Amino acid sequence: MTKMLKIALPDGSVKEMPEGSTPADVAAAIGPGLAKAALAARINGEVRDITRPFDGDAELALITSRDEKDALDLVRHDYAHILAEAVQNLYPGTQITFGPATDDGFYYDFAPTAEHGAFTEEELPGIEEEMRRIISADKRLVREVWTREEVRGFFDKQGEAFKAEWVMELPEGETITMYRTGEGDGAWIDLCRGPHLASTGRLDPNAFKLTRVSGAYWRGDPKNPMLSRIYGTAWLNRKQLDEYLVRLEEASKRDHRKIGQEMDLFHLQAEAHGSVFWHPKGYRIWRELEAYMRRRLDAAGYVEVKTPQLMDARQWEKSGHWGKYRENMFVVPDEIPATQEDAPILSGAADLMALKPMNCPAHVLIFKQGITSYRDLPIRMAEFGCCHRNEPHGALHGILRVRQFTQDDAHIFVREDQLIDEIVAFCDLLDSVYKDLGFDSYAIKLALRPDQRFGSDEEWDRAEQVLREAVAKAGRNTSQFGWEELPGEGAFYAPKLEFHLTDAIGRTWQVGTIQADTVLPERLDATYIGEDGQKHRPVMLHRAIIGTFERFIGILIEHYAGKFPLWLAPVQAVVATIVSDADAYALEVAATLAAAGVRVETDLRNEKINYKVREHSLAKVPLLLVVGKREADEKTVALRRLGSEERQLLMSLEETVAMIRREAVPPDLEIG
RNA sequence: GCCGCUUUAGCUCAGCUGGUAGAGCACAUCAUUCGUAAUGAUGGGGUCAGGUGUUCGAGUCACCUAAGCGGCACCA
Repeated sequence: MTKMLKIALPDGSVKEMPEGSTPADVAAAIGPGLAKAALAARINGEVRDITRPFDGDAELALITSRDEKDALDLVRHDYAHILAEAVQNLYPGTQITFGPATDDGFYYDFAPTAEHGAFTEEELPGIEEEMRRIISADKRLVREVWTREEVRGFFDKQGEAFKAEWVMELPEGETITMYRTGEGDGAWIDLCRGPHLASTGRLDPNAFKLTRVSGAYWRGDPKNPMLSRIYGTAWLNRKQLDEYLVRLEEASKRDHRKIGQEMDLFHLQAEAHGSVFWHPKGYRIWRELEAYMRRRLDAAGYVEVKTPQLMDARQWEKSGHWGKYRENMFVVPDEIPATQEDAPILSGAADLMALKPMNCPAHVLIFKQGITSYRDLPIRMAEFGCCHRNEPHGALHGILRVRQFTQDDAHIFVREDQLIDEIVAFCDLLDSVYKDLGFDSYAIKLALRPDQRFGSDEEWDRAEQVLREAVAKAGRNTSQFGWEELPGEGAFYAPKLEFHLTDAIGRTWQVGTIQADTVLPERLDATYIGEDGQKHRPVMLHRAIIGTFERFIGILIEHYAGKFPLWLAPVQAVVATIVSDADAYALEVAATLAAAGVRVETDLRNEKINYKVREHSLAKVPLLLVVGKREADEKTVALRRLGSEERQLLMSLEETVAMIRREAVPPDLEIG
């Protein structure tokens, strides 16, 4: 007698199905429409193949394309398999490795044959075509449970060294599954956890696109061979794909490098690669941002200092940077060598100095001057510190990752009992600053102890726990509640809380950070006198909110697409004339605005007003004040706002000045 | 640093299989004084990233170097 299984459905009903039946059978029993739409099954919360038989009574939810997130993950993983099969069909001898779904598609890492070498973008259209062929062949995808030895033997025979290596490292006792695409001799088999759709024909052959190629180390380790990665983007249908491609194109128009050039904000050039040439307009944004941050720090009880660019190498040795960070430091001889033979670097005889890669040791040196009482703590020592780091060339990226940068750095020296409150106060300040600057959401990450580190495990346990506790506490009064933990990514002296913002195309960049450090005060022997009259070690909080001006302004440019809020806009208003008869009045308007502190320019050129409107709109000037004969006679201006649909506003000069002054107030100075 | 691609006028780009550099915008001059996203005409502007080689001849082919772009790794 066939045993019947109880299958509970999301609507509360229960279906009786014979043992050995599958979610696909349930879908078919409910109706042909659902059978067609169902892509996979959620069994007791776990996503599985729709053709995989039930193991017993179960709660079943069928996944259709309406469950977009789940459906996309499944579909993208399927595309990755089809990509791998297509590549092996076209390039026999290419070895397969891994191919997961990503946020917008999928990739697959291959080990190409020595004769072929890495894949190039030129080869992508041919591979796409082969993928479409596999999709239209509508091959079944079947899950099979193999033993480790069977898998090993299979891949050894196929010459798949990477897969054979990997299967031997899967945890003992884990069910090992292989997925077979197609039947008989033509079947293509990959080691895979699954799940997958029932057949390749369930995919839309026009909903994917191979986008780029890249190198990637086998298992992420530079000591391993470099594989050839092919990326694709994939969606549920053609419409979604097209929308995505349009979105990407739109986003690329917000690229800070492009806008930086269009708006004449900054430039980069090979002679100083990795360092920014700030033009007047770009530096205006910097100055406004710096003035804003300085006011916020002043109000939050910080004291500002300025410390040397160059310090003796021995000081960096004491701080531990020389040992851990030498490769990334710019080192200079203390004296100019007269001849090549005298070069101290070559002889090793003379003193070396290094450009500071960070400000912390210098701040400790200031802290150590004189005697500090427990009553003086916390001391919040801030510096807009210019640092140099010799970054790997491949890491540089516009002004988001550079070799010379200025941090809004500060080090807070605290007693243990003040630690949590200080971190919470910092999180609150950071949240308020980000909101002022237009960022309502940001990602929080907690980077934990790295393999290479100073300090005892007990110190690290405590430091990590303090950050966890503080961020949880701060979460109660900020918009952010969750954070992600990143094992192994902390600094060598302390775990880090990281605050990330997102660029135009969705890459995230660390901006803010706070780190609770007990190592550096120890190494540099920083002490305060406690209530007991004895010396104690302060804890040192390394912290930054905007991180670096370079990166933050880059992100700001992309965030606002160059259309800055009035208080940050490099040029706030342009007075443009319609006829030259209005020139004198235009100059008067500009002078009045300038006297009121408005950043204003005039455009008296002999050009049509259409031309001027277009040009200043493209230059993203927030306010355009048009004056012609009428305005000159009546002492008014015609105000046109950037991006505004409404018609221009006719106002008296006096009203205009008052309004602009009111609107240009930085967010921290607004009244009420 | 690693993999792939790119580098031509101030900017954006064209230049087929090697035969001696071109457009639009910008800039300058002249004309035009015009009411909310491009007025017209004329003109100037390039060691084709740098180097080496192949060739009668290289922007075009090969190699090296540098920088940029997309990833990987790195990011104290």
